[in-house]
Amino acid sequence: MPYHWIDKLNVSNSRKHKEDIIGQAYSACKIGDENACVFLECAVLAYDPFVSFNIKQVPVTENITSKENSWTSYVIHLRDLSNRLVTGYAAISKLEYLSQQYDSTLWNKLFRAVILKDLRVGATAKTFNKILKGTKYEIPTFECQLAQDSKKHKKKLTGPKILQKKLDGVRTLAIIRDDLSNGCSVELFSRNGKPLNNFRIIEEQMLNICYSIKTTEFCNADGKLKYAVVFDGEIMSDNFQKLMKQAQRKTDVDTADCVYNIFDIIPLHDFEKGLCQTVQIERIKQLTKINNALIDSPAINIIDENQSIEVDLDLNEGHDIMRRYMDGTVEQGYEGIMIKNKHDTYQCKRNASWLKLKPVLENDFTIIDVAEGTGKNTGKLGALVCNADIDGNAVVVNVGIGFTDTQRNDYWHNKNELIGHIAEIEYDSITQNQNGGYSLRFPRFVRFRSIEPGEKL
DNA sequence: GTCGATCTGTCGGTCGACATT
DNA sequence: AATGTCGACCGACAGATCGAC
Repeated sequence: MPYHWIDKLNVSNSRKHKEDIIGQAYSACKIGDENACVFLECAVLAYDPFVSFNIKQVPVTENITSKENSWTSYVIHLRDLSNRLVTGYAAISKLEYLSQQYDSTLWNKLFRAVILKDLRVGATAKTFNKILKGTKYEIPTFECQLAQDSKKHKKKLTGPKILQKKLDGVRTLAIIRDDLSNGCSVELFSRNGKPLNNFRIIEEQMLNICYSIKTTEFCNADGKLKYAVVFDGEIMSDNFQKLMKQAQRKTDVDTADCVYNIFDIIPLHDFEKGLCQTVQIERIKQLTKINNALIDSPAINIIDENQSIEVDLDLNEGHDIMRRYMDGTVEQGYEGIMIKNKHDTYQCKRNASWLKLKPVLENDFTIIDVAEGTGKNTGKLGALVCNADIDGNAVVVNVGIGFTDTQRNDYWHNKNELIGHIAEIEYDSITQNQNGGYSLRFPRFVRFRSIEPGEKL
């Protein structure tokens, strides 16, 4: 049965082991083992980020055996879910019926897990693709360069750096292609590769890039692009929540005030490969050239050399400049700063080439309730529910991050004694939702004020 | 043996789309 | 009209594995 491969993966936590099993499944599938092929197709369905099934209430069954276990029927129903041909109660009752048509072990371990988009085998798209890249079972991915937190990589704060403002918006990759009929075409994507379709003005003005780019090495003498180009940046509005109201909506879209702040440029073939050898400062210089030739395009802001600061963090002076830049930038209302390695390549992954630096806020909160966790935190603490008065605002927040496994266990087993205790909570900012309620952005637990570290409750 | 890179899994707020009450 | 579920965006942090030193 295909679920046997799930069992095999769970024999060990070792990633080498999981890679080995995935390789075995692929070999078995290649020589005609249908179960192995079904398992691999399930892995693709479960971890393809462009497929969602729009339902999480998937029934668990018991003691069903000796069913026909039709793969074809299963796939048809999955397609109906992902296309939203079956939704709401119709979807729930459809799954109620469907779950009865399969042996319980197969349904619970594999088919149900696929719909939940989580096989629970300690492997996701990255591990599967490590083995299955280039095969028909390669899982689609979309990756761009991501930053690490400078506070966790203090040793990396050395050498020549480029400082820029950290922009609080939606990360946006724009792919510019030569288009024989129109001159150029542009497509916008989120950092997860989901199309962004609500930014018509930005798309139109991105076409102006096609004229200005003629002054660069990206074009031939005839002004045609040598190859497709990816621009990397951040779409911004007045604030993050205002932007998010518009980014995904389907009707009454108003993104007239949105600006696409471009901070990087990569040839598409390099982007797809995951590596552009042109170093950061050279890429920024390419942006400067394009910016200098760009006709009036108010929805585009190119963060070129003029909006970048070079510092040497091997010198005290460099750290002083960085501190002042950070303070001034936050003062202006920005989220923080980006610290980029001057001579690093662009790699489509999270690494220390880009570091972020943001202020951390902290406040004491009173525990008013506790919430149980899920998955590996079942029977343990999931989150503390707590409140505080901050600047006269009643802030209520769930805090579910920052606990060790031991703390989750201890705190849950003494949950009644937690109520009323004071906890130190770190966060990025205070938020206010549309109902007027105050909460926190990125809350994390630091410690209890009223309990000594290590003290048993 | 230690450290850093990598990967997985857990948790947060907020918004709109969609379905149900 | 109000409520609940789901997926999208923004993430932070803990723990495990593995290879380099």
